[in-house]
Amino acid sequence: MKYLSRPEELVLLTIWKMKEEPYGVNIRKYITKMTGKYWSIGSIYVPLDRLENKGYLTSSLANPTSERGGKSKRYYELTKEGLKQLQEIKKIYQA
Amino acid sequence: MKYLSRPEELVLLTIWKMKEEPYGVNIRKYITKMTGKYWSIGSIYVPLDRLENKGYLTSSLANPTSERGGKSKRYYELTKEGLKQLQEIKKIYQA
DNA sequence: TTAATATTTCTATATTGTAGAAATTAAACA
DNA sequence: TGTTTAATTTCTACAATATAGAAATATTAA
Repeated sequence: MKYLSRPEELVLLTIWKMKEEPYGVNIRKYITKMTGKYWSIGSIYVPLDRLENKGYLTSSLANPTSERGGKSKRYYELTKEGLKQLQEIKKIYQA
Repeated sequence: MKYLSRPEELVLLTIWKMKEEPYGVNIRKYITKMTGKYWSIGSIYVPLDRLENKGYLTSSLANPTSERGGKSKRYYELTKEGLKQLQEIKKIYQA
């Protein structure tokens, strides 16, 4: 075996689809809308970390914005491998 | 949250798709072909049990065949709820 | 300098994944 | 008719992942 887990995959799919800036809080918003289910904070960041460790995502810190307060956002993007994984599972559904 | 897990879903998808008799050994054969990955025995029967407990599958024992030996086959089939779950995730991919 | 806020990081417990040995049961064979 | 062989499922244990939310961090506003 060795597929993406369900949450890993949904997070990857989300980043792939979303038009908004792809950082944690936005990803959570988008995935909630997309799936219609509640996602805790941890249920976003844990798969993000794992996906990055596996090489399916990369990330980089953004500069502070002029909004009040807060730690810098971390932007994520799919790697070539991440995209490949996503397509592999999509194929199974279509056949 | 609460989606099917990845293996649960692939097992469900397999039963839904396959033309052959839907019992453990055949399910394992088919899912192996479909996914191109190794599936141990336990990685078939554990999700089968869990899916049945959740009401997404039902099962029934078949009569012995004239082949040599063996415990009776257990045939599985999707319930209405099982099909619904499967369609819910398929929808996310298509949109 | 402190308070308020946006965001991420950390971490712990519950649940699920994954593997394969053991048990079961029936036919074939001696 | 007792024993062997084979097909299949059941069991169970350890590893990995899911899931929740508190704590930490870093920045602006007061």
